[in-house]
Amino acid sequence: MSRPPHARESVLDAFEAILISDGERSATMDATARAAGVSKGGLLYHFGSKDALEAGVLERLGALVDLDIEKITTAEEGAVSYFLRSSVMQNDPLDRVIIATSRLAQGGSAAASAALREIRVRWEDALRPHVKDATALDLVMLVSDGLYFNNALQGGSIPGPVPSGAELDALIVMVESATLR
Amino acid sequence: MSRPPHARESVLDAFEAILISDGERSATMDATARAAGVSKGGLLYHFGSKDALEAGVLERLGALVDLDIEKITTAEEGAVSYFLRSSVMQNDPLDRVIIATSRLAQGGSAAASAALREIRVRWEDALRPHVKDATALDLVMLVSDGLYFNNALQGGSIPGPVPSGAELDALIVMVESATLR
DNA sequence: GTCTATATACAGATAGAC
DNA sequence: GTCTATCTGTATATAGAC
Repeated sequence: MSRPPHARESVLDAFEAILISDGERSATMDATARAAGVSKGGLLYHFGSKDALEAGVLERLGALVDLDIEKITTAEEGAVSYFLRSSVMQNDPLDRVIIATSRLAQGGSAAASAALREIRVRWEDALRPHVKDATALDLVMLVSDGLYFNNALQGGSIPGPVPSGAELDALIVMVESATLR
Repeated sequence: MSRPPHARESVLDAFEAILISDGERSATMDATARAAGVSKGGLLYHFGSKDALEAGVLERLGALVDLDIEKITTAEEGAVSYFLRSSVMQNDPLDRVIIATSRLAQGGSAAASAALREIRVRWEDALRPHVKDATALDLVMLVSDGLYFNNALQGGSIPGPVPSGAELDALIVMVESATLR
């Protein structure tokens, strides 16, 4: 992979962006091609089918989760704090691909649903050593799911109910005091 | 409304059921008509457009949330406990219509997204007097969102990561001890 | 009220030129 | 590698018979 195909990546970027801002119904091959600045035929040279395009998103997801798991286990502020804080960040490449994947899952893609369940298991495995028991792990995971869910719901620019700043800090303190070993 | 039109309700039931089990992409007017045992033309007599069908779901949602808010504020086990426990129940008419609505929202329906945000605000208003501060309210809402999110993700029969039974009881105790005033 | 038949639009995908 | 043109399937919606 000395010179990754630029067009392929920009097609994936465009697909992801439409999924995030306009939803799964709008993320057609036609719209993706237009947003990426290629024709439908051009897109289909890089991704032979819609399934292949979705697989490209899932592949990107896997790679970014690998990096994230590493960051969780080594975070100075603590695994739980880092995990929750990163559950709300916007425009982070990982957040973007997760939201895009959850759109695909809601649209009916079984592969996307399976991928989301799989990364949830990987996160649980990474966090388990840092919390006091199984209930604490449930709590941390559900708060994170809630944060992502709200991010995923609010289309484009609607200000959602996701806490940020000092509100987020206070939430993290509360969760930590209930869950840390 | 002395005698509500039966066909209308069974069409809504069918639409809801397909949304829940097969996702938004599969919930076409054709599939809905077939599942409800009427023809496409028959369906379109009751609901003149797909938008009208979605509006029917949203109307049902509003009515069921009215009842739920009443139950939350009067629950013997406490508002927070009742709220979290009811966030995981399956086949409850309210749960069903919420999951159906979240499917519509993810499919791109702005009205469905707005309806979900609105009921979230109503729940917050109902719970606020029962928790110690704004952070506690965030925590309860996010755990509930997480429970619903996981319910919504898992298609039909896939056993998901949603806690139940004793695991759910322990989770509720943990959240209550962190949030009750 | 419910049906069949059909119009219209657009999705995903193929063929082949350049 | 990227394009245009086209095929096929399917979704929403309309028209009008019964």
